[in-house]
Amino acid sequence: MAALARQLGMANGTLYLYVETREHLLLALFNETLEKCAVIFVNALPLTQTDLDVVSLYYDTLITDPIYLSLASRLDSVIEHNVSITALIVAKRKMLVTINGMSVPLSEHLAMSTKQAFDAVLSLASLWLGAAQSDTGPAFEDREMPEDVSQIMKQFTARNVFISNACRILQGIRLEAL
Amino acid sequence: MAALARQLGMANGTLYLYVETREHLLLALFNETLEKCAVIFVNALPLTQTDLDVVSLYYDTLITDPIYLSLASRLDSVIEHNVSITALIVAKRKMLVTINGMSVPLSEHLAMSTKQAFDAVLSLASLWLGAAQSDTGPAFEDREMPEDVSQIMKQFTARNVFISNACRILQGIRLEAL
Amino acid sequence: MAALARQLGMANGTLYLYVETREHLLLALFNETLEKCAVIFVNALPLTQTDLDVVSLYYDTLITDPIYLSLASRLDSVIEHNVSITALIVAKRKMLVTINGMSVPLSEHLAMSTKQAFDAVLSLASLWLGAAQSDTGPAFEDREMPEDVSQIMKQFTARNVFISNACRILQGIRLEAL
Amino acid sequence: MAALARQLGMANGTLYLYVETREHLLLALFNETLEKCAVIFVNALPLTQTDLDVVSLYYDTLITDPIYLSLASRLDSVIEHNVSITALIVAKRKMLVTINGMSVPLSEHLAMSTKQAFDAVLSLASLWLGAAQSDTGPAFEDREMPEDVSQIMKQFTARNVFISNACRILQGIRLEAL
DNA sequence: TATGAATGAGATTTCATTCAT
DNA sequence: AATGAATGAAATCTCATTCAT
Repeated sequence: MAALARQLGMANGTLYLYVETREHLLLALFNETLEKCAVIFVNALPLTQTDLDVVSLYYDTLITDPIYLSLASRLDSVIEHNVSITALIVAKRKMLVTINGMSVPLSEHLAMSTKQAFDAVLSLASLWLGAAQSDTGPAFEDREMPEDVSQIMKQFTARNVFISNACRILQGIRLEAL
Repeated sequence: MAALARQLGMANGTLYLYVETREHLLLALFNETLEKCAVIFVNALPLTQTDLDVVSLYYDTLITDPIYLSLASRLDSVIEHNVSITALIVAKRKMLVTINGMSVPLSEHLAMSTKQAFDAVLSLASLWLGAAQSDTGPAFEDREMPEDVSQIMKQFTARNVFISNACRILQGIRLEAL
Repeated sequence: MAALARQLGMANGTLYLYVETREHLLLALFNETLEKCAVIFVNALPLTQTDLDVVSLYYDTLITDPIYLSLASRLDSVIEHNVSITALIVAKRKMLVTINGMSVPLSEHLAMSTKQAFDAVLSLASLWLGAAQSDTGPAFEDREMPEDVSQIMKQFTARNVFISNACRILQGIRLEAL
Repeated sequence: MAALARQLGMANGTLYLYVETREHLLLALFNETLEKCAVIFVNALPLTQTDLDVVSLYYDTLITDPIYLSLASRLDSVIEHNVSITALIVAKRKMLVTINGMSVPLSEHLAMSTKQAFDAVLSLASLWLGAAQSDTGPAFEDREMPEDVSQIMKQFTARNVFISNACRILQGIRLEAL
């Protein structure tokens, strides 16, 4: 909370003017952040050409956001605590709206059905979260890491894992339509 | 800690005979749990036929473990706290051993190179973590959920998202070899 | 900590707004207490006539404080734990300021040089700490103690040991100047 | 306890074969250590000439012992906890025996009455404890300390404070007899 | 509205003591 | 007798939340 308040440029107690609990804040903030990232992604979409471009844009848009990862990875704690079913439903609806907002332009850009694009967006979201969280951070970039480990780590950075598998997923979605 | 101690059937303070801090415990316990799951997966592998069987086994093995998800999703906090580079290297090495232990039998079973199987194991690990964390839990199984949301939620459960995309990834890995 | 918080009339966690660890608190609180005692001593100094009066005042001022002894006797544990050299230097500087604040009026009152008075203050501080800690407490005041022991104990109470030796030390400092 | 057991070269639990509680152990061990130090002091006494020699021997004998300081400084905690009056009386008696064992040879060596020597031994004990505890440790020997503080610290090391004041005390005891 | 110091319940960690071997 | 792993009560510390300003 204290850290979040600092990030958001407001005082500790100010947060509680708008939300009841930590979990409500997480949920609301996640939706807002997701929405913001979606806009950035959709706006930059016309600049991409290949699948590689699109998934790179996807990765970079989310990883660039200062709080998306920490919000997304803490989101499951929301379900276990204090948040009413009603609030969850409202949140889910908003997420669906955002995801649909990404699916439509994506379906046009990739020559897919909206349904396929929706599948793609959701799939990439899961993959992204897992990959980003499995990242071992910059600690391993320097020489402190022994050769055997660093070799492999370099090849399987979060970004590489996401991008190669995201391409496979897009390709898979297309093949299934045949 | 208290919860973990209870799970492990030991007293609160006993944990600290083996580890220095909460984060060291997380790291150690994650490795142990991963190892245990890997053994279960590898042992059951001969019973599977199709890609679908393999990835279903993968999903169910991990989701069945009572602590794997909570450990894996908290693992990135380890890096930000108290854990020396040395301890992280030791942990990474153990993970590599475990992942290799899965890759070899998997490569034989799926008629892939070891390198491809290694790629597959790492890729599925990321996808699994993201999918499992995005799961919205049993709260949505019942009728409290409005039709529009529940429809989609049912189709995109964590299990479904993982399995369909894991199959796409395996297929993608195979196609890249051509 | 809990006891200290109660003494200071604040909640447990409030302490940690001002200090990083238990040891930092000890250091900070010791300095504050020393400063407070020094003020009381210096203010009462004009009321004293003889060396005996001065050292009695010294003893009573410190022994009357509810926490000075427990802080001072735990102060060496600070050095062995968690406290940065920087924090120690800051603390030492503050102590020097306080001790100087006692030395100047004392030098005037006892017709000594400031240097001699500084020596006296430091010397009495050590003697006081040792004497106060060697005190065997009120347990021995009553008749439960056998005659042979209680006889001697009565003569060598902490107060008596401090006062007689403090007088010897002041006298010694004066003689050395001749 | 664990640390003490290691120092004493026995296992953690072995301690409790001989003592009931931590406090009983502290008391017993302190007496034993004091006795041992007294023997060393008395044996080396004939080698000394001046007061300075004697008090230096006193300081060094106690400071050399690996546990005397930590025992003596924790001794006051004994009184507040768990230790019966009876046990305290037994301990006090033993201490008196030891102190007497030092007083007699000291009285001969310094040409004092036994009573004066007894006073001296007790006085030096208090001074020693206070001085040794006020020591700021070797952390300040190196250049990390700013000049203004280190200057004074060097002059008022525990050893210097003890020795100069111990000499003043011995001299004071002699002068009082005139 | 907004603040941020203060709170205290709960998490983490320590350590004197026990007990199965 | 001796051991040292295990215990759990008590200490230290954190952090979501409140409330006086």
